[in-house]
Amino acid sequence: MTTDATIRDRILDAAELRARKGGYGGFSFREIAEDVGVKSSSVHYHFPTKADLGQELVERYTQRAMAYLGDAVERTPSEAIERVTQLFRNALMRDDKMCLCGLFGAERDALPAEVAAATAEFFRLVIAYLTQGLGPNWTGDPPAAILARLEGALIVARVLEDQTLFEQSVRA
Amino acid sequence: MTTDATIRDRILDAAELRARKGGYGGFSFREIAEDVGVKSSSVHYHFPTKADLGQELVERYTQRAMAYLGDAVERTPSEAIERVTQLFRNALMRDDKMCLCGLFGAERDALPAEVAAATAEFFRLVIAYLTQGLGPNWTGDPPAAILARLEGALIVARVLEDQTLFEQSVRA
DNA sequence: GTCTATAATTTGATAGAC
DNA sequence: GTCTATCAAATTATAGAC
Repeated sequence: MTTDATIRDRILDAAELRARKGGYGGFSFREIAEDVGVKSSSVHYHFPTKADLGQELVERYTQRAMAYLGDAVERTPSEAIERVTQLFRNALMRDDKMCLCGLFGAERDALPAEVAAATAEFFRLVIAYLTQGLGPNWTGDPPAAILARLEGALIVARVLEDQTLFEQSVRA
Repeated sequence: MTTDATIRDRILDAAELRARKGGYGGFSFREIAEDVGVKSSSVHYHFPTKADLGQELVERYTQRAMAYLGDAVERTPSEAIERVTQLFRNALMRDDKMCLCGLFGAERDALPAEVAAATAEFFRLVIAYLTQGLGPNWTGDPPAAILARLEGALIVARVLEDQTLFEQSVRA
């Protein structure tokens, strides 16, 4: 028996795809419903408001990202950096999409409070991962700087449609 | 006689303020019209479509940025970097807003083609400025990396509401 | 150049049948 | 849980008077 994705997950999948292209205003209940093959009222059944949907979207995205990063304790500094770098490289190369939280972060003044809060938590957790992975003797770029570089590198590479700019920005 | 801003400029001012908070979907003809004190049909008189408005918005933003940077030939490498850095610091500290093109860049998959093209031109021009200002003997971060760091630093500092993270990300 | 009026569409959201 | 039906509001955009 194959693991069937629940309707709920398929809604989140469709929403994530659209949100990573156009941001919080870039997806609507009706579009997502059509993507999934249900009616918009069914989407509202699972996620009463758009803020609910947005919040869960970011939380699932964050959980997946942290699961991909794994345990920072087990990494050397360069492994920790490479792991986070690969997370963002996947967004660019594999998904051809922005980082959901980078995009929401840029829009943060226009987000419902709970979505903005969930977005901030993503940044905090990635920074905490780097802080732990780099250890107390790290003298290179601080964790927030590494994260900033990666989010910015995604934007630059995608706007100029040149993936080598990502690698260029990432080598420090 | 004081220099009265034209209605056209005041429309662009209002649109820029809103676009730098919520992106391309974050401003509407009616909102801008109310900000300026006219009717939405008058906004359409000056900018027939939203894509027209978006494009001119980005072009004016780019012109102002390049005017602020001045002539790259007159700068040492560290002066060139500091000048670009100050451009972004102003967005954060003085305006408390995102860089318009950083936000539009993150949303680029959902932008009308002409707006996306104008946004790409901003990135090209800033990179060209840095390329010239740093000169052929520059061995530090490449221009695209410096720009990426600055756009990302804006996002991180704003999402976590900590301006020191901008300075932290900017010192390389 | 600005207005009134309006069109056509889309949006987030709800009520109630099944 | 999903549907039909509907709502009120907002959206981009246009026609035509002044």
